[in-house]
Amino acid sequence: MRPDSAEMPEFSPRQNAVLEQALRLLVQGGEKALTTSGLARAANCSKESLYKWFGDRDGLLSAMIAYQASKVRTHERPGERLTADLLRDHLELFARDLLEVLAGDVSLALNRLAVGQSSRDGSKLGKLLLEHGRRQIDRRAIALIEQGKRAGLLRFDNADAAYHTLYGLIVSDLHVRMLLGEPGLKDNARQAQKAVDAFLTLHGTQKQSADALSAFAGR
Amino acid sequence: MRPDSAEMPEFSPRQNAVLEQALRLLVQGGEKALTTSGLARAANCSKESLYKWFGDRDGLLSAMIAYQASKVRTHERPGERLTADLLRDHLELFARDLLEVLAGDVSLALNRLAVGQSSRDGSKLGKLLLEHGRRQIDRRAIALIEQGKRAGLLRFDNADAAYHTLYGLIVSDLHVRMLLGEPGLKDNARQAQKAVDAFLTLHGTQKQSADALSAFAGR
DNA sequence: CTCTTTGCGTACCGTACGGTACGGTTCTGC
DNA sequence: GCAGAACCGTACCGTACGGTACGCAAAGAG
Repeated sequence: MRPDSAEMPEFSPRQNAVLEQALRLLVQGGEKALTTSGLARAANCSKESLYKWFGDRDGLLSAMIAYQASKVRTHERPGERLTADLLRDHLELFARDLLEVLAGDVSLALNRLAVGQSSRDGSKLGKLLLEHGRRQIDRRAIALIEQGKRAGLLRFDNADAAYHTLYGLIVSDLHVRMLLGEPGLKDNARQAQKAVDAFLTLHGTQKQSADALSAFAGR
Repeated sequence: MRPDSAEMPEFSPRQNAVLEQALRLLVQGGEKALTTSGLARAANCSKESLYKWFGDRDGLLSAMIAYQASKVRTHERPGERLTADLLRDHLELFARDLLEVLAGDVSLALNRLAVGQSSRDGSKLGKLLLEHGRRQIDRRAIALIEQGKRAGLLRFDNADAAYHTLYGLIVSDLHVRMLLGEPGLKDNARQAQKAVDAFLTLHGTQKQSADALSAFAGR
């Protein structure tokens, strides 16, 4: 999936470099550190150019989100034949990736920015962030569990609901806690493993489920 | 649990009224609407009094969180004899309460505020919010599931981990989505019910578990 | 070589904020 | 009824932001 034909602004290399600096400033000092003057100074450009390229400050923020999203393209998995172990591996990989993404500096900074703006801009940035940043990873997971269902390894009616269950098991309240400033987990892999265990207990079809239930709750 | 003896600032009725106005301003217009001048005007007090009472703007924000937390006291459940049905009812009640609290205007506004500040103040507000706002509700749930374990209705090793599982099943990514400006759920009760079903499937001891597993995943 | 575009650097403007100072008014203790 | 504190309303200050204007250098087009 490359050029989504329409709806892609796409920026020049120079503009990308400026957006990179903007992200750096945002990560380092939060929203208040991302001033037009400061960005012009950091990126060695003029404020006038900023306004010419991005319109106004909101346009700059939107461009930052679009730019960051354009960097993270999810690699579509080839449709290999799924086994129970393979499904578990892929689910755990997804869980680790998800935790890693959510804990990333830039992700946290952009989410904080969008949350802070959501009161005043009608959640425009929030929508953008969910569209560009999350739909990709959502699709990857939903495709995976639907593949698991077709292979007879998972059971559920509503793939969306099942995915939300998986998401909740993986993330719990960690994302909000990190947005509030708490440090992340010590061991993402361990959390991923336990979450996938629980998910397979709920939605897996293997008779191993029963054993896993004991193992999961019991230890 | 009444007066925590120490560490409670406690404000005068007049100051509480001012804080109420501050919360109103914050809910209506976000952080940028919460200016000292605006608050003084809305609350019919002088800026000088604001600074006398709360020190500076950060002190005001902290006071708002403390005040809001002081309004929400969790009602400790009496330690009645638990049955499976009773446990499920209490868990569902907790889940509905949690969803309702998280979706509340004031809660969302304060969380947005703390998230926005977390970049620049070393997450002071975030810590405050988690301490005052969440520990109460956390304790209530953990007490409940530990009671369930003592009654032989639940099984787990780490009550904290089990609680986080429950939390994730109830909330998933809903809290962050709402912080970003998305509307809440259409039916909190339905979500609460499904989450508790899943939680009991994972951690319940009833042989019903097996049936529930089918019912849960299959429907 | 010249014209035009692009963009950098800087200076500038209006505004609005956090915080302080002051005169006048109400409330409280005696 | 009086002194002192608490407090309100307003005016004020310094600062820093978003956004605009201008002068000038570099680069591509003809």
